[in-house]
Amino acid sequence: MASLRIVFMGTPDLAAVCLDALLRAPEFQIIGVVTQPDRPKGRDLKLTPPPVKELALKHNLPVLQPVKARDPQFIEQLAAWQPDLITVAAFGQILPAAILELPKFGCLNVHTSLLPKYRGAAPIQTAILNGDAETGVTIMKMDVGLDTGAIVSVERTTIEPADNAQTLHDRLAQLGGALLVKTIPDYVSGKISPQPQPTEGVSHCAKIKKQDGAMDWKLPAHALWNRVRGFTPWPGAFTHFNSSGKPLLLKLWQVEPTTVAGQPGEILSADKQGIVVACGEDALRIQVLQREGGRRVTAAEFLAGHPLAPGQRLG
RNA sequence: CGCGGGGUGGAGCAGCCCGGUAGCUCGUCAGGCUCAUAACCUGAAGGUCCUAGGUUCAAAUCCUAGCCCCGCAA
Repeated sequence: MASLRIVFMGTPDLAAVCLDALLRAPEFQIIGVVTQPDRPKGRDLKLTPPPVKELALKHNLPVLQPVKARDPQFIEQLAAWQPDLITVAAFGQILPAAILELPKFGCLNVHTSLLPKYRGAAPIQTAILNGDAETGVTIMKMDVGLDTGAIVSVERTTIEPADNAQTLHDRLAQLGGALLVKTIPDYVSGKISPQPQPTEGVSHCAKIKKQDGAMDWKLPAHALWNRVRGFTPWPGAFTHFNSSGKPLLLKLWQVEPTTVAGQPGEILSADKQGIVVACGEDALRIQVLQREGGRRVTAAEFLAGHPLAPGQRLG
């Protein structure tokens, strides 16, 4: 196993956790890392290296950052590393066949859903948005399709009511890393043979856009509850409060459904227990929120400085 | 130089534009009321108004620089 030359491809935190798991396992030899180019980030729009790059540099691993994965020059460089296996986790670009066929053992991908459900960009958030009871990570042998490769191994986890996209992300990242470490040896030795994905139950998830975080109070409370959880920490579920002229942006970080009724967007009560807002069906109790320029605060703290009265509206 | 909001007793905010006794909601402490309570009443403690300069008789407030937090944007 030590002679197996592994290249890791990935970009965000999720990928960094998986890479970290591989680096901690002494039986693997990571010979190089591929990630996306540094991107402008943060308040100054400073060029910031992706998490995977930072981790790779810490371990003195060579790093490639192709703008396009199908760039022939990049593929040449990658080929020069002579990888036996490429592991991919949230890399963010489609890999051309030339790369998929490069290593002797092909490319393994860690995908954070129970394939063939939720192929595509935002499987973690989508699972929460849809109110699924369960999700997981799937390791597949990549083919030219989008997340259509044969399944090598799967690990499941329950989505708890307390979960949001952040907590679920963190858990799936850990599971994914561990599963990768466990799966690679069995896959390489032929103990596991990849099984084609079922043709039943295929679904795709769309990329999440900023505007998706807008709260439509006409929706049922349960759906909005899922949105708040699914959009935490990004892009954040948000609404507006018209205090004095200018609408104030409010982000909602923690809410729970409750069974009272009223006009959608109407504040039904506001006290230490939270701010209860009527939805299209039932209502939501806001427990943790944040206004522009402010930090995250509990409803009680928020109310201490922003008196809200029943009858006022959010939206 | 991407745009913008903010740093005021322990918490969340007002006051700043139009300089002149530091205010609100809560928390804390003490007492009262109550069968009882995260309820109610009374009282008290607690603040270098981010930092450093400047203007002024006088700066939380105006000017300059710096540090920190946050929203937009990614």
